Amino acid sequence: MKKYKLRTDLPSGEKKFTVDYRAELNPQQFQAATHLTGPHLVIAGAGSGKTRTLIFRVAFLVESGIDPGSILLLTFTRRAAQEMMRRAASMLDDRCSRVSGGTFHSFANFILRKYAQAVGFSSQFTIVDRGDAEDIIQMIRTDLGFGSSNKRFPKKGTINDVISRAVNKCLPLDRVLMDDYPQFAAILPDIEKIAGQYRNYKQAKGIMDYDDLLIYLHRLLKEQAEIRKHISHTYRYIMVDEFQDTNRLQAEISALLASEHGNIMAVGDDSQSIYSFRGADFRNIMDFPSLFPGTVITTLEQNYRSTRPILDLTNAIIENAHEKYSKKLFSFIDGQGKPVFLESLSEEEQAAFVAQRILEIREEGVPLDRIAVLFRASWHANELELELKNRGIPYVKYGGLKFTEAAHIKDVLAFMRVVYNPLDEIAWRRVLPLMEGIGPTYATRIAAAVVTAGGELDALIGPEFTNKKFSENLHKLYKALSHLRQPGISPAEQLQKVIVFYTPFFTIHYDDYRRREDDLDSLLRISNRYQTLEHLLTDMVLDPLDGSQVGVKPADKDEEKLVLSTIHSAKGLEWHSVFIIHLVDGYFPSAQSIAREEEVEEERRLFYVAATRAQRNLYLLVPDLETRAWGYYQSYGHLISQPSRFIAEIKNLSDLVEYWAIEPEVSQPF
DNA sequence: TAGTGAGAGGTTTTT
DNA sequence: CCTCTCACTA
Repeated sequence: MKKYKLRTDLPSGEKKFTVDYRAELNPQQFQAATHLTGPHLVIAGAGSGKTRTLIFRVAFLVESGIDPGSILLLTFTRRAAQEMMRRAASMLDDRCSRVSGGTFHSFANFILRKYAQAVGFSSQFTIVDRGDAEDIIQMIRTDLGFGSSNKRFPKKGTINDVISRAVNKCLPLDRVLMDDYPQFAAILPDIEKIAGQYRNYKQAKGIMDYDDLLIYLHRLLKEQAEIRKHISHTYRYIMVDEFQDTNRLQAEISALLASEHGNIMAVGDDSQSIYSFRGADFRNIMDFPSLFPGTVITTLEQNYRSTRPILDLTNAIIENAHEKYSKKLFSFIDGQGKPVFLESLSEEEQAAFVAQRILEIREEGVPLDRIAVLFRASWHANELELELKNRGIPYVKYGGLKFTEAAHIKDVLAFMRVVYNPLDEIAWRRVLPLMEGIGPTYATRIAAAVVTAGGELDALIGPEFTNKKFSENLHKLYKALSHLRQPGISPAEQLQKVIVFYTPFFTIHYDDYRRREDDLDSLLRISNRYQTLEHLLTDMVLDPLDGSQVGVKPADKDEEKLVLSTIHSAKGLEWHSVFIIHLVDGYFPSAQSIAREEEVEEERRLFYVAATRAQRNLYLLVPDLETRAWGYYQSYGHLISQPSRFIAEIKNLSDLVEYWAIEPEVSQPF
């Protein structure tokens, strides 16, 4: 039978558009932005105006008369989605802010809150972060008696990682174990047992971890045809940003969402795939056309971000990638200086140089928040942070440990969690041992009593727990929590009361509580945004707070700050001047990636991502790090630090960079 | 059974 | 460097 598609969505020729798309966009961008139906793949090089194109497409769809509510924008962070919607709204009008957008995880949360029953969950499920997931696994592991006799049993983090990888790559556990953890292949049955119990535990307690959000959304769409059709008809125009960093499961979800109409646009760059540790596979982007027959492909190759000298270098970096990439970026922006290359600094010198140079750039009129220092791993910036503090240079740091993962924040949120869901055993086991006299054993016992009582707090003051050292505290806890559960108290008020209750325990528990105090205030300020406890708790997991939102006192909100960021967190952003520090083999690429070719390849792409963030100035710094690092270049007990292989492998480096050196014993070296 | 202190082992990146 | 484990004491 011949299938004939009615193209009712196309704009009629007469329609007046308020935005002049042809003038604002280059021909490729125009094609991408105004192509309405069918599968479309946009390969967008770094700085090629990818975000701009997406924003114009949102505007174009809306101007074409398409209901904004039927547009779904899946992005890598929620911030990115909000930013795009905001910009689209400012270009056109408020209709654009009715577009649905967010991460795969937040979208899954949104859908599952409605349809959880269809996959065997209550809509009241709790979402747990990685730390909580590991705690559950640990509990199960101890229950099963694994590990106490066998020294070579993987840690909770590793077990979680194996299970998660299997999920995200849609592979069986044994495959993941063989491929990534051959040393644990022998205990496959044990891990399978833990994985099974973990799954059951979560189901029984109404808990979902990050992966479950995707798993159950996928299952819902796959097994419930009616619901799938309904959802697919609701979201008739789907856009997926950063498609190179989606994993197999997310790709399948995308396909299911588009199953009724095939209107899906994927945007991405195969040379910027940096999330394989999370199961992402850049081949996803290559496979897109076969997943969606009839795909139109557009390639954006003109770079509007960086000067030519910077682009010459970044092209040279990616040139060494083993996989062939389909494009070569060009730029018409002239720039005076080549990227600066500075070798053989001590770590202190590196920090001093960065700080001093940043101040000079600011003198030239570049605001601090247009300057960034990028690094492979969060702790690489430690020395620099010290230097910045000494010099009084304000900065925000992105990446690394999240604010919400700090112990004292988790404590406070655990109180909130038991208020929301008294069956949340994991939260109880965090709250209870804060009290003197309660250790793991009693915490488990008391938590179990509450769960058995169906969540009745009366269990806390049961006869079992009277006349104990901790009875009085437990009674106070009971009173405080009962009070908090009364209806009509806002999350911020609840949090305020929790903090009052928590403070005496907090000051005993943490020697450094003074350093942590401010965080509680920050959390309190943030909680004001929320109407419901469910919302607050969900957001803390799905959108953990990071540098930008923490410790911002109203007074210094306007103060511009230097940006320190892991490269992963710098994705999609750009700065006038960029410093990449710690370009030393073993640090970047990181030592644990060196043994595997595909991981080294990913690290190179990571370096590429870092370097392509720069608009005008790029500084590459290679400090001399004698200590630390683990063994790769170890000889006679000393480590010889080598510049990153990604620098060393560039053949005509001397043509591409300007060499600088620190002049010793001169008061004004620059 | 809670709380402490020594020692060892693994060390990234994020929703 | 920081977290986890284990063993010891109260």
